[in-house]
Amino acid sequence: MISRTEENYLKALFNLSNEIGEVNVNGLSKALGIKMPTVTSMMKKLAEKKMVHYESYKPLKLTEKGKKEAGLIIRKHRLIEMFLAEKMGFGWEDVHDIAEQMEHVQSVELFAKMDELLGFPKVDPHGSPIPDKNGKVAWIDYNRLSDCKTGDNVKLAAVINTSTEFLKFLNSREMKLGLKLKIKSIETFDHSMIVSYGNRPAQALSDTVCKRLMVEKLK
Amino acid sequence: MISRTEENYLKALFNLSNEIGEVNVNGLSKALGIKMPTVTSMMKKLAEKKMVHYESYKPLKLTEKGKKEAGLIIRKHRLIEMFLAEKMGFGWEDVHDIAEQMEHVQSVELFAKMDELLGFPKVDPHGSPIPDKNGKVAWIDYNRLSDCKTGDNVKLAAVINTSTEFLKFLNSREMKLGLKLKIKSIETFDHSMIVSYGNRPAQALSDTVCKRLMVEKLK
DNA sequence: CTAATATGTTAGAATGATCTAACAAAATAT
DNA sequence: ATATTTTGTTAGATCATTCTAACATATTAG
Repeated sequence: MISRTEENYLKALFNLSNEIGEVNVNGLSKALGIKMPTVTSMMKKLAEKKMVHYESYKPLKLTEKGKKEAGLIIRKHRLIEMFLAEKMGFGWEDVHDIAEQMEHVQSVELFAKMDELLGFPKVDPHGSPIPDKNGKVAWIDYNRLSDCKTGDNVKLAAVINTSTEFLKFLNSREMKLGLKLKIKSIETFDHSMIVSYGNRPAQALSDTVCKRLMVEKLK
Repeated sequence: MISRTEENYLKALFNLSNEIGEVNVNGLSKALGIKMPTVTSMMKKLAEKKMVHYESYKPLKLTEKGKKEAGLIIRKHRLIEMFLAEKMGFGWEDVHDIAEQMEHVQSVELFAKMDELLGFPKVDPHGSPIPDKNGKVAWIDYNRLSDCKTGDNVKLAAVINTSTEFLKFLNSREMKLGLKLKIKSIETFDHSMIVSYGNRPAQALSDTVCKRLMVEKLK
């Protein structure tokens, strides 16, 4: 049996690995807001349970078993987010915190029902892929908006950071998934982009924002 | 702050008090499946938090504050049950276990939304009243079917025990809330009742079952 | 290449929730 | 009204999760 606490470590490790590649104790510690010695001992415990490969002073890595467990938790998290957004009328900026609490519910039926009522969705309200019933994630390779060039026409496919503040910022600019935008120009000194979309005047998006927006290039 | 564990004790104490009146350490211990010494120490802790009146060897009683907190948890529990049954298609026999896990979610918005989507229901799928936003319960005084007389025409208003087995038993007899039934006769030796309803042949209901069925008398 | 800084581990303590064993009080039965 | 049973408490242990303090290893900078 995996405790709620262990689930949180697995999920954080999974997400961090995908965001930054190599994860170390310090990184996981900061991501979870838990001190390093506690992380070290939990890593040892999870290593005994064959969920992580742990060796002193080496980067942390999930085993296949650990990846599967983490994937299943993230599946629940994303199904919940989708349900809250699609079936209950919550905005994409409000679903994360609730899903964070509900993801630990143990009920195969509840999540099967959500999945069914939602029509077996492939992505959550932020465009992140929903892992399948085996915890496997179908990675979709989008581009970061910040990596695009002047003149590119792109479609907003996903957002990386799901913090309420960031999503509220996007709301205030009427930006949502599926939005088509054109890159008018890029400032060389700070890498900010001047973009236009909808029938709004062209506006600047900082590099910080552009790095967090995943897009599909339109031909 | 009230921990999840404390919430479980408060809820159990609230429910037991309503079912059997005076609650003692032994009763609470059995209801929770937790040994007596653990219950004693939790009662002391909850007494310090002004949630229960605790005196050695005396019956356990919730304070007003404790009643309010317990009522709010039960409000969440029953709203969840109603949501699962009404909006997600679960049967009344399946909602309890899921609600038991979800009731600890802390999100005013989630429960406000459920309440709204359900149209501010007054009772849960088992006919139990949903406490208001202050945790207050509007008690409805139904009769136990077992207290009715031969010839009475009654309507099934609520079920007391919400165990899956009992509810599946009721399902198998096509019994649900709102069902009208007539008491044809009562066996003196075991107090079982012969009742008829719908277009089914008259059938016997044991006293155990009749004690768990709450009804409204029809004129 | 050493010194400074960042990262990681060990040891030991604290807290919350649980238990068992032993003792104490209250209720019940003979 | 005493003996027995049931109920309740105290004391002390265990386990999970967290912490701080001290020490150890890696990495980075001068």
